Amino acid sequence: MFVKVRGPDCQRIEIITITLLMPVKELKEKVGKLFDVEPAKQRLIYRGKQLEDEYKLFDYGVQMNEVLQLIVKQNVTQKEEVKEIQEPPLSTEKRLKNLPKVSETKHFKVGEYVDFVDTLIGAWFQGKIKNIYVENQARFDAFRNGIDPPTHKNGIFKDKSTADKGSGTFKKDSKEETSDEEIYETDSGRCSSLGMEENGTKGNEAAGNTCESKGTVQGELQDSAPDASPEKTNAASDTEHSESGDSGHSSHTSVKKPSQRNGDAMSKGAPGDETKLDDGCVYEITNLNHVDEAEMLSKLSEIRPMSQKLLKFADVKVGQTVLVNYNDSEPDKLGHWFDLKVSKVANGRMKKWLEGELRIHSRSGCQLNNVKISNVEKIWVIEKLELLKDRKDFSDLESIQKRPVPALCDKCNDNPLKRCKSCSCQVCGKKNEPSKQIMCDECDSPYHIWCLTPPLEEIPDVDEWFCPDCKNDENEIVRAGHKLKASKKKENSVWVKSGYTKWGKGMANVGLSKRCTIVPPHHFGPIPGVEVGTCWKFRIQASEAGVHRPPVSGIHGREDVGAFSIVLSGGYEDDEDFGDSFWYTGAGGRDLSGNKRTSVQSSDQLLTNTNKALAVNCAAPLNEKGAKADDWKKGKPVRVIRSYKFRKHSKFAPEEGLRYDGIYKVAEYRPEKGQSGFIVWRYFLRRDDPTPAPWTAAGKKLIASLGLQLEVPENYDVALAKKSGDKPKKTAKRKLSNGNEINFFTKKVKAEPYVIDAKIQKIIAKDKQNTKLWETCSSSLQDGKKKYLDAVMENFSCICCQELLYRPITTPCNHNFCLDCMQRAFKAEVYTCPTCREDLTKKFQFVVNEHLFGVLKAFFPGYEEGRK
DNA sequence: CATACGGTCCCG
DNA sequence: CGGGACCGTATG
Repeated sequence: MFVKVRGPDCQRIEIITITLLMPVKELKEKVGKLFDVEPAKQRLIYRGKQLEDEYKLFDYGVQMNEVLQLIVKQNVTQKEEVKEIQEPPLSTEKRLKNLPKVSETKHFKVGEYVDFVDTLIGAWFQGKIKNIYVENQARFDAFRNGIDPPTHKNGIFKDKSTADKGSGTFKKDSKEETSDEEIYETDSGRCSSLGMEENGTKGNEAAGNTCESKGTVQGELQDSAPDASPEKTNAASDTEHSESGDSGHSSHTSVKKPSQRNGDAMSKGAPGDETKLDDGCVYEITNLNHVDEAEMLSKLSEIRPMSQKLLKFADVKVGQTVLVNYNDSEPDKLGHWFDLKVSKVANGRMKKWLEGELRIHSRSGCQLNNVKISNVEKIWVIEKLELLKDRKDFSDLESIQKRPVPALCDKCNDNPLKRCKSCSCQVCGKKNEPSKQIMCDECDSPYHIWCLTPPLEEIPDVDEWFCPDCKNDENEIVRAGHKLKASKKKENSVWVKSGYTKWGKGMANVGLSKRCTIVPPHHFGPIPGVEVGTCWKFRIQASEAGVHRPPVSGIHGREDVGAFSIVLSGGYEDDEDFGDSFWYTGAGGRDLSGNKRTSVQSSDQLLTNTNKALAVNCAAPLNEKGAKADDWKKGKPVRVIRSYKFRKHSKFAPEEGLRYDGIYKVAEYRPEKGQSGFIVWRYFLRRDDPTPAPWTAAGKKLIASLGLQLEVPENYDVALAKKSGDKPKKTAKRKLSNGNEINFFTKKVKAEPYVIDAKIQKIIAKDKQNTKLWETCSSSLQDGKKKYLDAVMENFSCICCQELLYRPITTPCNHNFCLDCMQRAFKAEVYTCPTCREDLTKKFQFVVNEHLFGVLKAFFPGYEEGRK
């Protein structure tokens, strides 16, 4: 399997082949070579999580084809390289229960309304302080006794208290390095352990949130007083709120769309690149906007007095930091509230907007540069963090101006009265008692504890909890994995990825979203598992299937070995089709300047490159003047695809999309003067495939019985495509005797149930360890052979390499892995089952499950060729 | 680096 | 609407 890595410039994307058991370290080495960044300076971000060296990609649930963001660390200190792993943080409940409460701190008191950061979104929300817990008594005392927040010097925090009182008091909790006294360090791991937990209902942090545990982090403050000093009335100083530390480079990191709101472990606990103000307290805050959201927990740096002063657009000055509304995906719609450091005030007659650095206030600290804010109706002054006694009291709800925020759930629009299974209890849909709703650590869906079967008395005190659908029951594991894939693919689709927005949104320029690995790219003959008659909507899908790899080129081949596949797609006027045989035209002889892909013939074609490759297939010595095979069947096999575009020249071409028509062989080839007047190379191919051709009655029957239907890319929205101009599918109408027309495509094709060969059935029966899985597959038998084989592939893929099991090992816990993958795991001293984590012990003997292997070889003949 | 029978946008 | 311009991509 492979992933994409996006470079620090947010432009370049490289594909890297990985396995799930590959250590992050190894990936970094590969990335290092490609991007020329030494591993120590790399930060690899995956779904908001920073990948740490000591883990494997599996631990982060890295999925096929997903994008990792590479960030280059600016100043790598020794410490960062030799960071230690801290103990996993305690759960919120456990911590809070034993902490002393106070009614007020220097800056805030219980019951008052404040602005606070939801670090999942990185935006400011309005909320009310519900409780204040003293988490670090020493620090709390220090603050209360007037030892103020650390002052900054030359842009770097210096912690006075550390110097004054010695580090002993603080060392207990934070593994601070006292050697480097110029740098004030916070304990971000700890800070994060008390970080956001959605709905506050989760028992614990997921154990998998490995990036929690990073040692100390150096903080840096930008010069607080902006040069372009704001007016006096404007308190928008950043004095107390650090700007992004990783200046410049963190810009595009892990910016979550405000609309997305799934757990983001990076913001929960990635090593902060910014200094956190810390008064030793944890503020428990109720969200004013989303009443049903349970309490949020914030540190001092994540709350501030509520912005209540509006700023006129005309009064906004460059250099000032203000609170603005920003919607990442739909700029015209209501978004969340972020801090913007203004770099440009555009006050046109027609349009007004602000430009600047938008601060995404997640704990990883990052910002977006040159962000345009078009929603400038309301701009709020950012309130300075002043002492409680020195500022306005915000305890009166009636006097508070509320800022609108988008609904969290677009299904129910956050209507508290509406039942919604999208955002609330998966069983009853009711929104009551959010604190009694437990969230699944896999899919993040909430459940009332009493709606579960059997019901739970209390929120269980466990590290991880999985809902019935995701539960890691050993019999359910494959289904669970299945669900995981499906749910995560949504945001993984090529249609959503930002990298593909430059040129349209369609299939013109998209890359592969999966890759055929079942056979190597230079494979002659059929692709195991791809039936004759398989149809795809786009060329790229034929490429993904491995049938015809080049995205544009009509011939896939190599001069020295021959051609593997060709596409008849009507681009060359000299093609002639007789179905069972055809004359095919070579490539070239065209002027492609101006970055074109096709053109008219404007010169003679040469017997080079792909033209030569195709000639090599012919069972006759290569000849510059052309050749004819004595025994054409001895030629090398060519996979042939016909495109709907070829319809204009051939009645054998499909109505829609591209169709795999089976194996042909080059019987003869010669140069000839084409219709254009220029020489073209012509190849005569003859069909040599045991499967009946798709246009024959037998072929049609077969296609129907297999249940083959036009395949469209995953996440390809047919409705959307139509909307944006895709011509509606031509429907063949048939006149009835009564004069009415019926559309005979409306009849849904029902596949003939697939009957497994008796010999194979016998072996399956012998594969006792996998009886459950085979039963699961059996339910797809009725949907035809294709569906059944799809199910087999799904159920018998290795979770390590994500490919069909090769030399499968079946564990005592009834999970399957490739021998190679297993050996690799053991070499890395992982002796647990990669699926259920059951201890297999060091002594576990690898015995290839020959029953299973035999069946797979029978179902996918030749698939093992590419794996040896 | 060159090559290529895709696919979409834009303009008349 | 249809045809021309031309984009990113996989492959040799």
